[in-house]
Amino acid sequence: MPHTYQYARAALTVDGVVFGLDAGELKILLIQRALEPFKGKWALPGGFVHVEETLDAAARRELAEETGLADVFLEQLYTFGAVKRDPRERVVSVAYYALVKLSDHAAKAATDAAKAEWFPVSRLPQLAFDHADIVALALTRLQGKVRYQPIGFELLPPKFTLSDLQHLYEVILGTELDKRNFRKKVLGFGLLVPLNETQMSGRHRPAQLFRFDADKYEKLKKRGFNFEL
Amino acid sequence: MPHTYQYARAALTVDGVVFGLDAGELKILLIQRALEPFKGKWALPGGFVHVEETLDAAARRELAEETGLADVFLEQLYTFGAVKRDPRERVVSVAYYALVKLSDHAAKAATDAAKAEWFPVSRLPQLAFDHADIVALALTRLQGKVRYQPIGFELLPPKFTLSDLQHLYEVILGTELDKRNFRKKVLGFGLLVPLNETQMSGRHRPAQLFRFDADKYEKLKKRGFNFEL
DNA sequence: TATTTTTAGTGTATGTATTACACTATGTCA
DNA sequence: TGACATAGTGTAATACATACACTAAAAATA
Repeated sequence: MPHTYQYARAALTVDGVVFGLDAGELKILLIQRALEPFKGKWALPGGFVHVEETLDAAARRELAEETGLADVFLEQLYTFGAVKRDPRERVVSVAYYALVKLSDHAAKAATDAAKAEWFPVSRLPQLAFDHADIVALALTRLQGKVRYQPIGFELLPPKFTLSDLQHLYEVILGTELDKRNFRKKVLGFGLLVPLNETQMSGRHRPAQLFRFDADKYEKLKKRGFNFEL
Repeated sequence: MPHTYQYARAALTVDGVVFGLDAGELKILLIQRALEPFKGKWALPGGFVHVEETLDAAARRELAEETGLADVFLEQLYTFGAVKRDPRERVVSVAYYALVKLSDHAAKAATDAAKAEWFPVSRLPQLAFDHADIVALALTRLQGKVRYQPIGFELLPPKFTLSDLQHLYEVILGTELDKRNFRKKVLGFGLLVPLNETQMSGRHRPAQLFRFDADKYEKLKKRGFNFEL
């Protein structure tokens, strides 16, 4: 090669699209930026990857630092490498998405330093950098994945009713589902364990509570079982 | 924060898992390393990302440089960020997978400088770095994606028979498919255009040639059509 | 030129899964 | 005790998936 190439020793960041179900709406958690660039704008929680840290670890650490969340479902989404996505210098971002049970989080959010807020995915503010693209991709991924993997349960509390579950799917997929057909199908998988409890929620008939049997799912999966819608 | 963190200004590479169909087998293209580390070992084609270049562009450039391939189907796969995946220093690799029509490539491969060779996915040599993990993930992704997106055609020449197509799916999925049911289903989509040509291939009945109607697929997709197996 | 070889090409019946659809049950509150 | 709100339940019609075996067309050879 006749001349020296300028290889990217790029600044590497992780960003997280954190989904939560709140008041029957699908929301994501955003942080208001304290510094330039995009000072005052809302952005995904995230930050620089440390030298002796895997990408997954960095994503978990940033989530914990900025939002107080730990032990959440977290999966790599896509890596964004447009040249000018950060106006300062070349920054490549490995995007993750996370699913959290809002019941867990409610308390912690308050104690955190950074200004974090939940926004409905349908009404997001303007976002910093290319974060709107990242959110859009995360939403598409979530909609795709929820159809063939039982990840929806990560958004619900450990005990939930079938109505809760159905509403979750309706919100994520943006469609209405038939109650009887939905119940028939999900109960047919044999992965929901009815508890000896009902949800008392005033002024109407109480509903049976269930939990998701994750162990059983893992076993079935090894034998080629496929969770489909 | 009490002390300075060491942020990763990581060396960034792209690596490509290039799939091709050759002699009825699914193969991937490997390069024999000329330099340490892993000198002499087989590895995925790839290299450093330049500063003023997107990740996709880097992946395409490396593919062109090392294998002579251009205009192939290319999609980001996953980003690998284990701390010691390169023994020299921290190197994060954005992995891609590519699907190529071997007919296109056959000629070009010979003219290339680097020693490149096709290996059946079922009989790969030992690979450098964590490239075996990358290949494994790429294969899983391909198997998943081929079921609900018509990407298999990227591995076939522009004109192909239904038997070609069926064998392709059988090889990728590792299952046998019923000929009549397979034909019924793929013809049912209305995306295969019969040509006024047959494939003459000695000693037996010639087969109808088809092409895949990519334009029609794009239109149908916008109207919510779903290609399924 | 008849026979063999090899792959191409075709239809139906059965079972399984999906859809559409409406009423009764059980609790709280006024 | 009646009104309200959500929970919970079954069936019939249709579409889809599966299993399955023979005939058709060309080339090669006897």
